[in-house]
Amino acid sequence: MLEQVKEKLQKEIKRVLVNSGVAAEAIPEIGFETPKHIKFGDLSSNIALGVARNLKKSPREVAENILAGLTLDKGVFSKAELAGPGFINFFLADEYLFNLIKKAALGVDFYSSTTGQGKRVNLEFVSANPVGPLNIVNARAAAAGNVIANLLENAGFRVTKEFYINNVGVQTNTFGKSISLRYLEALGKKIEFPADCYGGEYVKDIAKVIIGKQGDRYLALPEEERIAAFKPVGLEMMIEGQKKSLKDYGVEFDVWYQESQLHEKHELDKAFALLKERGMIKEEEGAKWFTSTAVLNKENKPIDDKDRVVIKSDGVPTYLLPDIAYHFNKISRGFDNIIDILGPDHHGYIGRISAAVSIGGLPLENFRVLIAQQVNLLKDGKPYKMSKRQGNFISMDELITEVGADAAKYFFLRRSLDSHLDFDIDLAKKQTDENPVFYVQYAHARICNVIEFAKTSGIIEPDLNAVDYSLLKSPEESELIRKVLCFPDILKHAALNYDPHLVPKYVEELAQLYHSFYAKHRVVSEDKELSAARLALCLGTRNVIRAGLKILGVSAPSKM
RNA sequence: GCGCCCAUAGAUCAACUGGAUAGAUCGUUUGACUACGAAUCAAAAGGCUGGAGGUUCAACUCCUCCUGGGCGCACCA
Repeated sequence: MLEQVKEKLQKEIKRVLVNSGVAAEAIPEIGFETPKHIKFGDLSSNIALGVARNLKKSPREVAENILAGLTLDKGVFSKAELAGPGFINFFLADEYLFNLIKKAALGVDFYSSTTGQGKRVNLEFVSANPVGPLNIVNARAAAAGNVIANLLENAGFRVTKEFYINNVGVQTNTFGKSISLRYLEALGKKIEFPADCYGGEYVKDIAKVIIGKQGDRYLALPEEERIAAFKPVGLEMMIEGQKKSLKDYGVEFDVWYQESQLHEKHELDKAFALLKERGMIKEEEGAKWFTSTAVLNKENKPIDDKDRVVIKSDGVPTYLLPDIAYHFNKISRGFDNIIDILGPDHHGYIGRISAAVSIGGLPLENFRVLIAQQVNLLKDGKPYKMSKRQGNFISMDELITEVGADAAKYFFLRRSLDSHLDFDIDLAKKQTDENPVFYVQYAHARICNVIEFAKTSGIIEPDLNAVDYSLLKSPEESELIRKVLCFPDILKHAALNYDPHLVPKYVEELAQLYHSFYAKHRVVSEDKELSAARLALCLGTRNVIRAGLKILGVSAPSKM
């Protein structure tokens, strides 16, 4: 929407500058921002400040020259004026605003874009090891990944949401061993439970399930065989459990990719062969190393700080090789962009995997790793230490039953993904005004109620095409209209920067403006014309709040 | 020791990637329900943006150093 307006204006300003003798190359990119204050207009440009230096004129003088030469489309802008140190502020014409709010009221999709041009994006997130239930950080990553996917879809990308299952490796053996020990214990044997095994209660539960189905028939087997028998059973149960947790949470994946698939298709060998073919393998001290430091970024600096062993001197691959193979696999599936959301303990991992992806043929700028930072749980405002041993570990399932999926997601999404998050369990549980998710949902429910009231009282049946929008001229109405119309820009910006937290912030601001408008102006009144106009504004606001919450994966109830 | 993230109101966080008077929410104080939902609204108080320099018309934002937190730096996964 506003996008086209900006583009036209950019060209127009550029034309004026060139006419006044500025070399086209000397003109920086002409950007606009929406000012904080309405008195500064709807769009503001600092272009005069940018070129003033080269022209050896004062910024205000340059701005005046631009304004003098500018012809504005009267259907879009009402005026443009010089302000402050040299800003040029543009004010949108009422006609233009009213036309947009009409679209919003009618429920027309005015907020999606085609920026992504149908490019395919692979977004991998959560990817928890299948040796335990999902935890709080997984819940955060799940919420964020889901929204990033929605945002990218809205921006015209095609997104594949993918979950990688590490069902091979040392930790899966440890898991099998842990089950085996709990199995013996449950059958009355004395055991020593090592610290490096998985001590959670859920392991005991798995052992009990096995006993329930199969009894004590594994008692007689040697430990190796018992572990081999229990491992796949346990993994399967965990994977199913994780899938269920995510489903309850409202997050669905398109692809569940198992590490074992890579092994079956010999993709580790192929990946190694490719690295070798590209001259990225060296042999030292009996081990085979991926020379990741040889891969340089745009500034010609290595993107990894040391080379990495991919095959140990005993001939066994390290964990890195399957991960490289997996990324090669993603590339081979033809994605234009690959995004990984990793946990906070994996940021040291970005360099090596970026290097590998680059060797695999994907340009570095098309690969992005996002870090879902750690979550500190608080209870009554005090740190709530999580310890598996003490049994006060909080899983994602417990979180959902405790605070509800909507509130949990909303809390995670309010903060930018890469900053540490304090999650106050008691606050999230409160169904009061202290909880921002209800603030937004309440606004939505309130609008629904107003619309319902208007309908049942039979006062108005607005024909949205015939409504006289010019009746909406109070400051509250004007601000609300403008906020509704920001929606496309917010979504696009959030999508391109992988920044979900802008959306909660936006819907909160929108809800606030609505509440403010509602408190001051009566929607349904004797004045039919005015009622119709205000009702249209309500519809537009409701549609946007609803769309915003949908992108966030949070419900928009019409009654609370 | 090296690298990454962070430090903004009493608390939790924003600030459109360098713009105009640094904004919300909670908490505190004071007002507002005899018509559409008070889970709401209106208003007040609260800041040397951790510290010191630098870059320029302009710095919370970029550069250097310092302080104080979190997390990484394996032939572990």
